[in-house]
Amino acid sequence: MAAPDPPPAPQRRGRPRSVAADRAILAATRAALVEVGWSRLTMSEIALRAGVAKTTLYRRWAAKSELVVDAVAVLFDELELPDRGCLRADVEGVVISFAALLRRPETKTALMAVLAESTTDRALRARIREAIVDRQKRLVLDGRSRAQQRGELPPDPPDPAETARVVDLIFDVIAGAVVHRSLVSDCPVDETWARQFATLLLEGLGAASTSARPQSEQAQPDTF
Amino acid sequence: MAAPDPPPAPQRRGRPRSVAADRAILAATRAALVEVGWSRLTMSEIALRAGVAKTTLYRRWAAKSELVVDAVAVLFDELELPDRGCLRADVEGVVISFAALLRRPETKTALMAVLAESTTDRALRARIREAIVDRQKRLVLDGRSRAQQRGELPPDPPDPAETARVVDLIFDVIAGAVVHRSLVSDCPVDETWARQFATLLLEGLGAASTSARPQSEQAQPDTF
Amino acid sequence: MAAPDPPPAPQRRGRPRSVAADRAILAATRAALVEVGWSRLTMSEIALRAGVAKTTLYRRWAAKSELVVDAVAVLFDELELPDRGCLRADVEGVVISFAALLRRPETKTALMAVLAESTTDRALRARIREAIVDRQKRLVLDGRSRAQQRGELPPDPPDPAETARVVDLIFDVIAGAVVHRSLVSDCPVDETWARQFATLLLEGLGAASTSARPQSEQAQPDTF
Amino acid sequence: MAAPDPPPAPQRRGRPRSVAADRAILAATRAALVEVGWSRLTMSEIALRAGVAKTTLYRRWAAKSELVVDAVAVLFDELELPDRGCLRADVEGVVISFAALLRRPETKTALMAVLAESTTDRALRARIREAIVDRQKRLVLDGRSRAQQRGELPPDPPDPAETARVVDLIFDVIAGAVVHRSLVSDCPVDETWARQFATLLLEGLGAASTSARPQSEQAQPDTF
DNA sequence: TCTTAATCGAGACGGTACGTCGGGTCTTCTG
DNA sequence: CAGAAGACCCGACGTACCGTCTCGATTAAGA
Repeated sequence: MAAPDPPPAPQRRGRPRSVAADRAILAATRAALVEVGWSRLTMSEIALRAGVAKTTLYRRWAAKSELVVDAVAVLFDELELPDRGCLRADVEGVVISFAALLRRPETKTALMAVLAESTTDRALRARIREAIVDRQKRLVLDGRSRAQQRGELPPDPPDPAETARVVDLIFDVIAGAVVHRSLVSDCPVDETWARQFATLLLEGLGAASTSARPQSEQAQPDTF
Repeated sequence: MAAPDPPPAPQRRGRPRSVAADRAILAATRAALVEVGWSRLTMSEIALRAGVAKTTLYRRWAAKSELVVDAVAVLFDELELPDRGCLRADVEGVVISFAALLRRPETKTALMAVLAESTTDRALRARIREAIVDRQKRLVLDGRSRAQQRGELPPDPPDPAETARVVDLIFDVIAGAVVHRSLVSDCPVDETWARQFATLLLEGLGAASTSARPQSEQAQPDTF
Repeated sequence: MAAPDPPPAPQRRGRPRSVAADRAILAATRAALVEVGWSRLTMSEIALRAGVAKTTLYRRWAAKSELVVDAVAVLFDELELPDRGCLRADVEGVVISFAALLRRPETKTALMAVLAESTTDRALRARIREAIVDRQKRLVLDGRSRAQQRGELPPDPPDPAETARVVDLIFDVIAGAVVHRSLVSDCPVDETWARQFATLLLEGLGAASTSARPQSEQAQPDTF
Repeated sequence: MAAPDPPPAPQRRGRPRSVAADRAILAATRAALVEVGWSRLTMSEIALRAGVAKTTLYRRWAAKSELVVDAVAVLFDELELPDRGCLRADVEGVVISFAALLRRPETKTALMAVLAESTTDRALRARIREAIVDRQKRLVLDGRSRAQQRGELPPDPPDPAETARVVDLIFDVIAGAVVHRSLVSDCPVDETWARQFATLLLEGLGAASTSARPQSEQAQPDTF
């Protein structure tokens, strides 16, 4: 995430780059994103807000999208997964807090924008995965191992590749569902939806298809 | 989907708008999207390809994003859900064909681009939902009613709002997972992944977490 | 001046052209010229003001410049040369009234605009001469024949071509000087200037170069 | 004449403006004027010919008309007044050479066009006077002082304002007559016309009205 | 202490696309 | 048939950003 383009020879000659400028630029990028959105976000505007020349931006980032990736990556790292006692509660918790993050204008705008750019830019795709996406798989790993310790989930299969496949699947399902609900369907991710989604995730389509509250709350304890 | 901006008084004065131009513009938009992608897609280029003046574009669509929504909406309507005999097969089928659609450059690039724009544009958000997203819920409705007829899923709950909630949930989960896997995680949606995802969807996390093939294939028959 | 483009077959079939439209268009053209000037004068605006469709304009005039020529030509015909008793007074009178005409925004703007257009348009040049310029030579002819009757000027030379050359020369000098003073030098054509100009015209450079008022008023009768 | 818009602080920050670009733009403007005339003269075309971006044009000149004023101003500076021995010959000479200048397509087309624009633009009017018109008064001043040294004209009156009025008058008469003859009446300014005009200017209407050649040639030496 | 070299700010540069405007033509329905 | 309405193609407009470049002015580290 952190370091911009090349973390170069540990000490070059000449005037060193200003670290204050780096911070100012990233903060200015976030602020500008909130106010004007991606499509009206310009390098000149960022430079102006950061009190920095355009040259300084381009010396550090090759493109607007890379700058934005770095600027918002740190926000995603704020996600946490406190232990709520059972797998269902942990799922609901992460869904709610991820949705809250996606409600912030700078995150939702930046995320979709860089993803859009990434559809035609392999390097950017990799950078996004490194700086944003893959870092959040820690949440799945944490929740899963906790649930295994509680006996809510079976232990890892012998093949580690198989484990990775499962983790990836769960991550895509949770993140995808929340993003789609929030940004595509444009509907609120509230506690009701989180509960229903957790039921689907834990028990499958049949359980989620029956009337929601009473059964699922009964079903919850005895599922595991 | 079809009609652009105002579907006005059924017979206005003056020269009527050319329907041929409409068709040519949408086709040219798709063709240009394939060749140059979203970021290099220009209104002038579209007009040139369509054999149409730029003014004609702006008379019908207020922005490039709205034009692209209409241009690609029709592609999503090509999705079908042939009856494969059981719910699991239907799920796997729709996942595979949706992923195939998302591999086409004009769809993936256009979809993400307009979604990105839509994060700061309420009207565009509504247009996307109307023209693209909500129309595909038919796939969920079809598959669900088929599964109910087969006895694979319980009948609709008495409250129709509850049914709508469930349908929306399923749609967000399937569409979100496929989009996330394809465009964010940048991994292939192949038969293996589809099978694993279907297991998760039908039986929940516990089933999906155990080693994939044998158990799930055993589990499949006894679902119904 | 009078008729627009083709003074056609005295009675054609079908609906005859509206003469009211003609008048409305020319009036609208003059009004629009005053308000927005030539460069911002548009055919659409004229049509709108005249309550007429653009088609109707183009059916009658081939270009904006021709329309403007016709619209302002009538204004120049208002110039008159009342008999003020002597050649000097007649010259001063015509200078003053011509300058007054050139102060009106629609005349000065229109005249210079169509002249500018005419530098690259032979047909327009002819139309301007016919409709505006040559018609005003009557002023020179009148003043000259009056002065000849008074004995202030010698009679016409035997060769009529020679007479025409002299009339053209006088016309170019008077009209040119007033236009240049008004529109190029952008200085007022007041009584002082008119008197000085008349002295130059009647008596030549030497007389005009000496101090102005007293001498020239003495000099006037005896010419030296 | 020379400098474009703001002649600012003698050393500003940032990259200085390219003087080569200035020269290239003005030359390109003249060349384009010759080829396509004023009405088809576009900023893009000028920029293209000059090898310069459109932005560079707009950074220096607010409007096409101002650019053209600067571009053609230098051509008018080429006018000279060689000493031909007597006032009459000097007048005829300047008339002929001014008419030759007005026959060049770039000058006549540009001059009339910017004058037309200037009727509704006070600033442009001032710019034209500064850059083109007033600079040519030097010709009148030169010719007049030469004639005074020769004894062909009386010395300056005591009041300098009176001198200025006379110079302005003579300038308006000569320039106005030549422009009107050339561009409005659309007739050639040849030696015959020049001689006739000089007679009018030097001796007044009466002399010019009599049959031209013999008398005026006799009159020429003994007039002063 | 003096180079030396890379940074900084500012802003002009060549480009590309924008969205608008006006020109003139055409196609429709209404009088 | 003329007229109004207005859509059509065309091309220029002036603006906004892009990413690069040239300036003079800083700012360290190495000589």
